[in-house]
Amino acid sequence: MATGRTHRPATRSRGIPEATVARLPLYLRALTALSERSVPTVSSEELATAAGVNSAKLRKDFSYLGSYGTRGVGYDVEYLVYQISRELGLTQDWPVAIVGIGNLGAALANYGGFASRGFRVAALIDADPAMAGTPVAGIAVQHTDDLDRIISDNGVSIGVITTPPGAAQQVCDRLVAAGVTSILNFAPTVLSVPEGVDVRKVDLSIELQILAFHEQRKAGEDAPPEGDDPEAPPMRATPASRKGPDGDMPAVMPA
Amino acid sequence: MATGRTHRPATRSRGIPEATVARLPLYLRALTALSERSVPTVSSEELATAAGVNSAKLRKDFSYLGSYGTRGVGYDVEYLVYQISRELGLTQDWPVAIVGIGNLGAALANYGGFASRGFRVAALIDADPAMAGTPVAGIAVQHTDDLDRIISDNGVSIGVITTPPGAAQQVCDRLVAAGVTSILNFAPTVLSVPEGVDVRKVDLSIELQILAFHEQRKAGEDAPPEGDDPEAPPMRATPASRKGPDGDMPAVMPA
DNA sequence: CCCTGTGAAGTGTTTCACAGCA
DNA sequence: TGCTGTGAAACACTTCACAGGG
Repeated sequence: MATGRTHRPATRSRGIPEATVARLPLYLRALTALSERSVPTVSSEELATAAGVNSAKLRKDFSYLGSYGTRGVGYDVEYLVYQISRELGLTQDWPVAIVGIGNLGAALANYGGFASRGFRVAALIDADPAMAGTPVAGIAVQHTDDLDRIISDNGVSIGVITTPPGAAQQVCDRLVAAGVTSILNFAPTVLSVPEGVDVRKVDLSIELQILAFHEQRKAGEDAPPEGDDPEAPPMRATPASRKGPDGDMPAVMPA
Repeated sequence: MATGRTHRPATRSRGIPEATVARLPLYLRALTALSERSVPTVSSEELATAAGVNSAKLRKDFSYLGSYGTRGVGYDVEYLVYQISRELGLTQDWPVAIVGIGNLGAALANYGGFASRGFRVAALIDADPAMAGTPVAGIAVQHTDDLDRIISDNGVSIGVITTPPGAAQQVCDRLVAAGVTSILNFAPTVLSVPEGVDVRKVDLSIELQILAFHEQRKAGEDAPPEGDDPEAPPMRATPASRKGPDGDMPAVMPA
């Protein structure tokens, strides 16, 4: 899921729909796999299956990039890999800084797929002085005090925040002040950033909650959200007339 | 972002839009923070700001749950916390199993926010025999051979996959066979699952690529995706007439 | 004849703007 | 009067279905 809109009204001719952009990496991955197997061409149907989408959507997506296929044949794998890479800006190098080297930060630093295409872990930053100098994934951790310099020196424009939630906004502000304009936030916090800065968030607990929502419905088929637990239902203020659709609740608070 | 649609055509009266469901956890988090500060009521405007959305959207979202507010006043914090928790199925306990205890799996096992609301790490599973018995985050890692039994014994219906990509589909199949019906996939792979099973994916490299796309456009303002790098542009097969919208490419492949 | 590229229709989501209740 | 709840308009995204080129 994404946050931080800051994009043009998309009324621009060269505007690629956001939903399409979000799928390009998926196509690219599937294409890369085909490329490694030296498959020369692929049809929209095959590629769509490999990417987990339907072929009409894939063709429509590609149509925003241009007419890169050959009717009656399909798409040239290498050519498409190049075009999508270029469109995504992966033909250039993106130095990334990870701030907050705890369990998660370290895991990301070690994550191979990170460097997969164009991305390079340029710096690891942590607020704990004791960590300074410690190598994680072969890179020495640096102290937050030097954040500004580190960002500038390495030309970092993409920052990854893996700090505790309480520190996230502050770190974010410092990153932005230092010149970062794209942030990937793993902390469970809503970040506020100035116009022009993009923020995307990855939130484990949100994903789990969404799964729980659907899971719950599977269990109680046809008896949707039922407040079936005998737990104490809280309530306050002056709620006189409530009209929950049906799965209403016990009306008055005990405690 | 999510994959694995398997939901009703949403033509059901009690159907809450998927986009709304995805935001409920956000509202819940903001409400929980207010609750901890003992704030009794909140307006759609305030809550929307705290959750990082606009108030019209928030009110529309809440309208799908029922009429839980009070005109002229706002929403009762405790009451809303309860209603949203119930709607998301968080008033019950969800045992979760994490498969693949590498850097990321261990980080997730240690992640506090995991147990935040209703979720409990019930089991850690890994294919490495050497890891069996090792405690991670206070829980002994168990071997994949016992996956079936572990899932059944603990009544796990939500599984988290943090294995290398090559093992993901196989692990997924086994989880599903053992009774898991919701999967959170961190492996960069497209999982195929039977009808009725939900899959959501979290993919670091996809998020970075999306950021890179926008980042690139910021740099070259008004000169969108320009293939400005002198790099070797690959091409194959028999591409005679290409018509990329404009950011076309050098036409013939060197290597 | 096969498979791409794309208008047009269909569906879902967001935003607007205001009626209506506390 | 202030703020919720919601039709209706605007917008975004997906799917259909088929024209048209190789």
